[in-house]
Amino acid sequence: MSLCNKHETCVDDALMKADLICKDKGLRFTEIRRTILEMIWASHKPVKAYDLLDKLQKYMFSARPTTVYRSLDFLLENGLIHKLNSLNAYIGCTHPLKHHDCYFLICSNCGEIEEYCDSNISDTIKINLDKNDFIPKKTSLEIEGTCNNCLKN
Amino acid sequence: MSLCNKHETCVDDALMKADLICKDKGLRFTEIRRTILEMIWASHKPVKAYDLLDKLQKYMFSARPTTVYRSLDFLLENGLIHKLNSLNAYIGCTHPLKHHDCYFLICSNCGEIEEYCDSNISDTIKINLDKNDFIPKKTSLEIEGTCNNCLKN
DNA sequence: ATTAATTATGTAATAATATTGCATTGAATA
DNA sequence: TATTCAATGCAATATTATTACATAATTAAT
Repeated sequence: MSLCNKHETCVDDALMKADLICKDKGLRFTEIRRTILEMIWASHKPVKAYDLLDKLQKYMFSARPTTVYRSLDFLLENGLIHKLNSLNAYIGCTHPLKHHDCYFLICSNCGEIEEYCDSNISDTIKINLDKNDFIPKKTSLEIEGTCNNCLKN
Repeated sequence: MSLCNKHETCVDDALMKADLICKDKGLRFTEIRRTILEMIWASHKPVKAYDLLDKLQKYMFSARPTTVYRSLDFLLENGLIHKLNSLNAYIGCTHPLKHHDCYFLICSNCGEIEEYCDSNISDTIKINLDKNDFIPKKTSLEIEGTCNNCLKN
């Protein structure tokens, strides 16, 4: 499922983009925030808050739930990660520079997530909501199923 | 937002349909399950599990979290209610007889939910997933925004 | 009708997820 | 350098959900 061939590149890229964005917006990309983002990017699987906490506590004794949730809030607010509501888990955003509504394909076999930003879907939703006089602010679309990689194997 | 004019009818209707479905499928629509469904239908707003528990405990001393969650599981499995993942809350299904993927318009102003089953959206999603070789099993689409009723007022 | 099997409920404990409030520290800026 | 604002430390607690095992009720099999 994952389109990433060389995972190291992919993490580095995410951190670099985050640096850029924070610099640009005058945000403080502190060590904790950077570490949490890095941990989230360690895989293409959704990551749970308390798993992040466990990892963090390995070398940061003072880490508490708030430590993690505050960083998650910061990363969410600034479009660097997404929350998957159906899983209570978090995943890195692949295109934080151009942040817009994203959809998620969740493979229930391998656990990987594909971020899927399809303008056809966005447009269809938009058109139908217009008809219905509903002004959308935030869209969450999560589709659980079997990914192409798992289908092949 | 709510399309329901006379709410009593709407609750009765939901319970009647539930009766039918359970009879048809040979399921046991016990008093607890019926009560929970009725409580959920008491409004067109999403209902929280522990609010159901509080209500239930008013006249059922022995009610516990499991009491509620078991009924919720039953109702979810049999398509009588939906879970709104973005809110950790539950809402009745308006067409349990023909159960399929439903989408939700969540008004962040008045708190009401509109169940929105649009085949255009379903089709668009399906077509695009086909292109992507992804076999969907369960789709969750929740759109938060402002409803037409709140826009008018 | 009686027994066995299955399903539903009672009950306690605890796990998993997340937030609040207040004190302290550190960075930015006036 | 003093001030202000943002970030973190820390404890407590709120919210959401599950597990495990016992008992009761219903259904199915004999």
